[in-house]
Amino acid sequence: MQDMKGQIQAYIRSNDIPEGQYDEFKTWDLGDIVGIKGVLFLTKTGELTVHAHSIEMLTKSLRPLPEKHSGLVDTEQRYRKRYLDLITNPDSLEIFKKRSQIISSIRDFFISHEYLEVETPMMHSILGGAAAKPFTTHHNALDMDLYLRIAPELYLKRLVVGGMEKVFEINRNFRNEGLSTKHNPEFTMLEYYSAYADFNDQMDFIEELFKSITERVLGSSRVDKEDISYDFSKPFERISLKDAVAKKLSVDPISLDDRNFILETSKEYNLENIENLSDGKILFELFEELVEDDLINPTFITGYPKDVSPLSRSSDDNPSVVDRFELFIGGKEIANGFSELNDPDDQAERFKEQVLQKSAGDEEAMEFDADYVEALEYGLPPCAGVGIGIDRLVMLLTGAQSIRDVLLFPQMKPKN
RNA sequence: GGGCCGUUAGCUCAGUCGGUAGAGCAGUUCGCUUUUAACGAAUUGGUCCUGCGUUCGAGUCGCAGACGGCCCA
Repeated sequence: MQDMKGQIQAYIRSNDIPEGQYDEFKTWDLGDIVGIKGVLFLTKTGELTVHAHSIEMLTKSLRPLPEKHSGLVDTEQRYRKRYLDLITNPDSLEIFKKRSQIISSIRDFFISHEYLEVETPMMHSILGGAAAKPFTTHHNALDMDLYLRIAPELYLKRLVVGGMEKVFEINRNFRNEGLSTKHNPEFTMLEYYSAYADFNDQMDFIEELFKSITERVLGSSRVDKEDISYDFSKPFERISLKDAVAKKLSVDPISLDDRNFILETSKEYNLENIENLSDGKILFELFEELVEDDLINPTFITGYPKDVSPLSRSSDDNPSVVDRFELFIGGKEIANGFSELNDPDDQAERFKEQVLQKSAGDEEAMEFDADYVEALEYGLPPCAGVGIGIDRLVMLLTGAQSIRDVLLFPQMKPKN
């Protein structure tokens, strides 16, 4: 017999249970849900066993369960019929137990740091908060199109304007992109904002958060995988995007200020359609092409170009970059955070730029959110926020190779 | 979107050169009653993913499609 906590053996002897029950027992099949009352004893070999005094069928299983030795192996069936995967594959159940523990430890961490958990709209009339293609839906009574949200960011910052100085939300985002081992159209995001903090504070805070989660969920701040291990008790490396690219190319970072140099370098690495991009965007593309996959140990990349960061505060010592970071672990982007842009005029300009890009054909550009700009006019305190992809975090901490292995019901095309 | 691979019994998988479709487990029947992957014996079970084609004959060869996996964009 097995339940969520494990397995135990029952010893059923016809003379020890009420008349007639043994005949009924003979009809039991693998997968039936049954109740057994009795006393515990140890067999000769030390196996804990229930000596049954009475037995009862609770739910009859009409279909045969997958064979129990090899379990359900077929990947497609495991995703389509997750219930069978959970019954037969203990490793799979274990991942989802861990996922639950990770999320509850995150929740506890934020609540113990005086954050308020909030829920903001999933249906947006204006597209914003991230660079992504949306899903569109329609509200009949209002007769208006709505987007499934691509990010909660602009609503959470409205709450900070309203005096909720520390807020967090763990909820679904929807992005209309292709599927892969790292992408599912709906995925879970943690976003949090803290007034009177900047992006440096948030990097420190993330280090604390990761230490806390791993210690609680894994019992150690070390994560050991097949060929690599991470130590979350140590500070993460911090390096600017430009320095990281320069280091990879073995050149002086100053040479990356030369447009001709970065254009030529990009062509060497077969980047296409870059002639009309800004210097910042080209540098960003070079980073994605050259550096990202190499960032195995936890690394904060800072100094993002302004024009790939329309919601971030400009850096005081270099107006072409913003006070932003992304955290990479195992070659994957795990977190994205920045000091928030709280100047309404600057924000309005950046939205205008986004609208231009959208009309120039950029399907991932944001729309002008006048209501958000108005909120900023009332005053957003200096603040910094972070987004962390929960599914990728679970992958990292469980060693799962595909996002579908950490989603109970990954998106699948219907058969027929 | 492109490339490669896969789809055979409820599950896990074989299937040779194109010649009557197989095993283990599950199920069923009988026997057995203290375990650690399922005790022993017998037995049932097929839209070989779909369609078209080649052939005397297709699970096997060809073409198209569906779904899935991995990689790339």
